[in-house]
Amino acid sequence: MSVTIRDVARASGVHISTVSRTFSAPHLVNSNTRSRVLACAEQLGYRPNRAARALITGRTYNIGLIVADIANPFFPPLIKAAESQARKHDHHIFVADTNEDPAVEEELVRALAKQVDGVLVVSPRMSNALIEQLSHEVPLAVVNRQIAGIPGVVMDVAQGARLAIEHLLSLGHTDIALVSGPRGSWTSREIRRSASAAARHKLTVIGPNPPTEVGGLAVAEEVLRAGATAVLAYNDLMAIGLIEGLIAAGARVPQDVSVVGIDDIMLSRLTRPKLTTVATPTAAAGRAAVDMLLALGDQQGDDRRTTAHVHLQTELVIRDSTGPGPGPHSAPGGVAS
Amino acid sequence: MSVTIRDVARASGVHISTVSRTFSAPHLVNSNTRSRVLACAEQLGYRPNRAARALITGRTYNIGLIVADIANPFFPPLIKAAESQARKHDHHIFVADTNEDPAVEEELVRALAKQVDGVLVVSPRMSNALIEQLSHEVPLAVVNRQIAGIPGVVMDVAQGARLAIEHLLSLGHTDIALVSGPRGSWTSREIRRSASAAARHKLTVIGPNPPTEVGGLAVAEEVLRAGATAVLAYNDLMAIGLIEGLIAAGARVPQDVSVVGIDDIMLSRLTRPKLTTVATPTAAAGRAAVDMLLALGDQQGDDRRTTAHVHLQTELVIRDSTGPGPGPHSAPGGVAS
DNA sequence: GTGAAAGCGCTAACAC
DNA sequence: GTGTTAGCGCTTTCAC
Repeated sequence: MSVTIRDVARASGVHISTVSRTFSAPHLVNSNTRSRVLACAEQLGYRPNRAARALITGRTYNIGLIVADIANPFFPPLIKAAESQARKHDHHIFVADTNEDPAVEEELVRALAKQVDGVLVVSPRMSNALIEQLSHEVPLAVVNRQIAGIPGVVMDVAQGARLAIEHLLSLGHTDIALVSGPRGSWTSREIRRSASAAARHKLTVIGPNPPTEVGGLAVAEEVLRAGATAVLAYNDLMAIGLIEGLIAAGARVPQDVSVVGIDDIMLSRLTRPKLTTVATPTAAAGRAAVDMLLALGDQQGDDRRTTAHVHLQTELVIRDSTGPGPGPHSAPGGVAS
Repeated sequence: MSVTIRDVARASGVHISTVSRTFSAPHLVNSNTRSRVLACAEQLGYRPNRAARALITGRTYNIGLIVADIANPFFPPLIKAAESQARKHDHHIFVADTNEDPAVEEELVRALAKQVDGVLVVSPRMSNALIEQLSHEVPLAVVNRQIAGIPGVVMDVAQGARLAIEHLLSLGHTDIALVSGPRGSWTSREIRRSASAAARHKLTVIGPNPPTEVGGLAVAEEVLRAGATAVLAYNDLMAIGLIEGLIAAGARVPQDVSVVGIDDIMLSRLTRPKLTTVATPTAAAGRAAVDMLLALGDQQGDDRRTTAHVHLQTELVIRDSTGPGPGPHSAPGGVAS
């Protein structure tokens, strides 16, 4: 039904292998022949069948991108950047959604393995050991997880969390809550580790929670019960949900409770109060991860070089959801200075 | 490198064709043999190579999804629903982003054609004629465009736009502006057509514009210059940008200008003022479109049945960005009743 | 119910 | 520089 290499060969009066070479190794073909073949191909609307080609070469020119939740606003900019970068290198991308389920992650990696040159797993929920194992079945890179021997790009949320906590401390907050993310999230553990280290006072950890608006909303009461005057949330979506919940419960943000998110998704500039948050470079991460994956494929068979790791800086963006806390200077009966 | 049908055949002491049948036509194989083969396959970690299979059967179990902008919040819920529905039918999906460029759309459809069972083009920007032509090269369905002979699902934005305009009229607005969307958008034309018909008074059309927050922000001045007291925007993102622009220009929303969006993206509930908008069922559209595409593939070779069209209802969601206009009842010097 | 053989569209030695 | 041949992993006649 579709036009094949054979049709082009017939039309241009050469053998199919010459047509093949015209497309896969043009320099090996006489320039006259080449233009004739090209002309015929063009006219017939011939397009090489990549799947057939891959059967021989082993290169599919596809990559797999596995994310926890396409509709979570954190991911689309990353997906877009990855797709764009992939296409720059003439690759197409499969996108798959795991719904935060580690079992689905594993299944998807295996299901895609044969059709791709590599798989990118973003914010994986599965264990390091499993990732390690899967990386033997298919070239694999990871975003938001640091694993020895597995190429990956991480955003430095530890640094970001530290900045966020320091910001809250400097505002005079002493009772800080950390609303953590989903079980299995490396990012969530990093945030917790770093925030705990940075908080000189009490740090109440609430979680794990689903990384969604609803997840944030659901813990509002608990935050208030804990007596926290400031909160660092696992991501912006949760922070926004939390703010909704706090307001619904009668608390004002930031007058009664300060809230900091992480990611700086588009939403964060647009909600009221505008969210103070830690900006993570998601588009850059998507691009870097694709580059990494493609590089992995190129060094085929080499004695494995030192696996690359990319570390991206994060940045605190102070907006309107954080304000002064009941610190030493504002204690009841304090001196007006 | 990878385990093939041949390895399984060797391990289970049968011919490769028996292994093949075990996976593609299990009923043709003796149940004892079958379980033996299955056991060996399992143990070796065998997975059929879909690309190789497709070479013969013509079915890839992949579908292509082409959208204008992955990072535009309108699309992710649709992509997620489509992916989920596709996977229910054991299909994987390629996602590609055209950056609103019709030429890229065309190129992507052709580039993906050989690797998929069908392509879904969402909110296409290319011409009907081109879509028609492409549909001969690969099974194709369309979202947000009505074309005779091409299966598609549309959201009834005409109905939505009418409801929105009627809502504004009932609030007493007489000078209404329509901020239209990108050139080539069927949805934008539909909205314009329907809004024009519904508006009994002046309707100032501003556009075409890029369907983004910036696109909305950019026309704020023009809206004010036009003297409009109410605006219907092509989508929520533009409406939100527009509101930002209006506020920056010193106008209050909804006191001075009412704004209605279209789509009801997640953001719309979270910005302040909360956006009045026309809710479009994007997830349902994604699912329906995938079903349609898969059905297309199944009726292979049939004398083409009447092509299906799905029409999804929309709904006006009244929130806080619309309010009373300077209608008859609120004219200066009017009677306090 | 199973094996043998041909072939999907293409590439990659190898001759000439 | 081009044709010949084998074969990637798999399905699908066709015998038996």
